[in-house]
Amino acid sequence: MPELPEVQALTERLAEKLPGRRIAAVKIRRPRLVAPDKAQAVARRLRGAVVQAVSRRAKSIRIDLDRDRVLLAHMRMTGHLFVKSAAPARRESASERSISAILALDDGSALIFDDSRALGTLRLLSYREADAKLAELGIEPLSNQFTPSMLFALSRGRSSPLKLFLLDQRRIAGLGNIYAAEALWRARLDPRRPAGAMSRAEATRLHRAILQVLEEAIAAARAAYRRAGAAGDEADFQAAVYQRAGEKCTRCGCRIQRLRQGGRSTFFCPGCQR
DNA sequence: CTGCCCCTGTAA
DNA sequence: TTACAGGGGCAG
Repeated sequence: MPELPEVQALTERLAEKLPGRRIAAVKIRRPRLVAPDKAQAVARRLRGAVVQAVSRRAKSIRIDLDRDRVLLAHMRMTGHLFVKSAAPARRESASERSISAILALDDGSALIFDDSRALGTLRLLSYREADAKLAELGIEPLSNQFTPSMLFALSRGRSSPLKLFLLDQRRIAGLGNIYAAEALWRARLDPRRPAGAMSRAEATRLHRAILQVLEEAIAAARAAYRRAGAAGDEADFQAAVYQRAGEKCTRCGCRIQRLRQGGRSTFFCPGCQR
């Protein structure tokens, strides 16, 4: 499931291919992708648009077009966005069933939004609308504004558990279930502890852990793209706790546990996460 | 704040 | 055959 690192690698890839391309034809196969009842209008408004730039904000991909049009893509759980080259399609490509949209480009290639669970979104907005939407998100963990002091300050007065604090996109934007759990393991912090109870030293540890996890995962996602040219998911990232309930912690040997927080599973080591 | 919903492939 | 996975939006 694409979190910030996978979206970053994907954005870099799209930024190499899309700028300058004109959208020649649009097929929205799953109307809810863009908005209920708006698929026709969106398709019409997209035709002829020229890509200016591609960037990432949290887990969203922003595709700036000309004439005050912006595409905001969110992959959610299973979304994949990729450019299919003009070369004759190889038969092995995934079933058409899961393809949500096809944007044919002027060089014969196509931007494909594939999404087996169909939870992803692709919104067509004005620049102002896109800016407003993205402004609701919190700090970018890879920006230089994200410092140990900033993380400490953000956590003050928060009674919610650390794990949920890290998942709250209005404070820190881009961490999902996997890397939140991994960062807490690296920082040796119990996901159940109230965020506001972190000491300054612990916040510093957590800050470092978040950056390490994200940077490793970005490197893994880039490598996956270079190798396969397609997937780029978290497969290459070696998770220490995520989906490893019952296995032994590589740091202390205790059994990794799973629990539910905010309706989602959290994996952690009760031995060394305090 | 909590919890339901969206959606469908996969695991039990 | 059913339960479950989960990010984000929104109702309560």
